[in-house]
Amino acid sequence: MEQLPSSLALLFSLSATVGKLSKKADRALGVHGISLSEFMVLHHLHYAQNQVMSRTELADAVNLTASGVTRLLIPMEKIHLVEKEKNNRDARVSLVKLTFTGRDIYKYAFLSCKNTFDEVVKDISPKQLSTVLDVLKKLS
Amino acid sequence: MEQLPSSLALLFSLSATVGKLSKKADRALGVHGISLSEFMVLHHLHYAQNQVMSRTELADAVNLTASGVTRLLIPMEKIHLVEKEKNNRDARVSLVKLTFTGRDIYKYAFLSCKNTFDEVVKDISPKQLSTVLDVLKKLS
DNA sequence: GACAACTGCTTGACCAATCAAGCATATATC
DNA sequence: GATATATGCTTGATTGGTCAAGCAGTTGTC
Repeated sequence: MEQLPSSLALLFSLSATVGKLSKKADRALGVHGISLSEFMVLHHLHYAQNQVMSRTELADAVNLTASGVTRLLIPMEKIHLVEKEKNNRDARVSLVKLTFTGRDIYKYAFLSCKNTFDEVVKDISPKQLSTVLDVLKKLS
Repeated sequence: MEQLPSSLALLFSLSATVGKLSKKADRALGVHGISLSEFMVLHHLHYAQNQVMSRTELADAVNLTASGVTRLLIPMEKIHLVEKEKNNRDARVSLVKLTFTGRDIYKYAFLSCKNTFDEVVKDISPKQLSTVLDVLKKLS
């Protein structure tokens, strides 16, 4: 079709693929009433020490700005997936803690998402998959 | 860090990587006064028959909705990167044509973008790169 | 040739995220 | 211990996109 240098082909392909896969993830997660970003928040909290993180750590983890995180968490606090907690050592930081409800929703959402994406990668060999993961790591 | 199934690791990695690379592209392209989406529009037009495409073709190519394309093109028409053209066979379709200015900007923008991304992929072997491109194609 | 159904595009309302600015707190320097 | 600088977070304004609805034009069917 076009003689595109592979570095740019990579950029184009990546953004097309992510567009499609995020939509797929959103559909899978919509059943549980959460978006992909919200799922990623739950995920990182789930594996954090005491299931608590600061908002900046979270911003890093989900690749959002601090203000993005603030706004993402507002509805999540409202429906009690996460709750605020103070940091006694530093009054500037506002910690985010996974609630029991949040943990529950995470588990079910995780399964839906895993099923969906296991299906997505079923024609990719483990070796190829691990190459891709390696390369993505280098690119980040 | 976490025992994440590789299908989900792929999703997370992809979205992190794309987030970072799009920002990088936007910075590189900002010099030329255009965004990554606008660059992609110019690119697809450049390689189209007569440098003309319909808005729905464009929407497909850049992975946007029809309305997204309508809105993206408004400023591009204003600064004369592209222009409207009628389709005599079908009065519903509004064709988009690359102008000389648009073609010029595309060429310079292309070089900036290529330099940036050649640098990005310099530590990835051609073989790995082609595996990644293959896999991305399968995923789309 | 009229009518139904479909297609291409635009518009209004909305949403998710950004950026720049600001506030509160912490830390370092003198 | 006062002052400057840096950090964590929130807010208002803006951007870039979606979705649902609608309009204009086209196609198929009777």
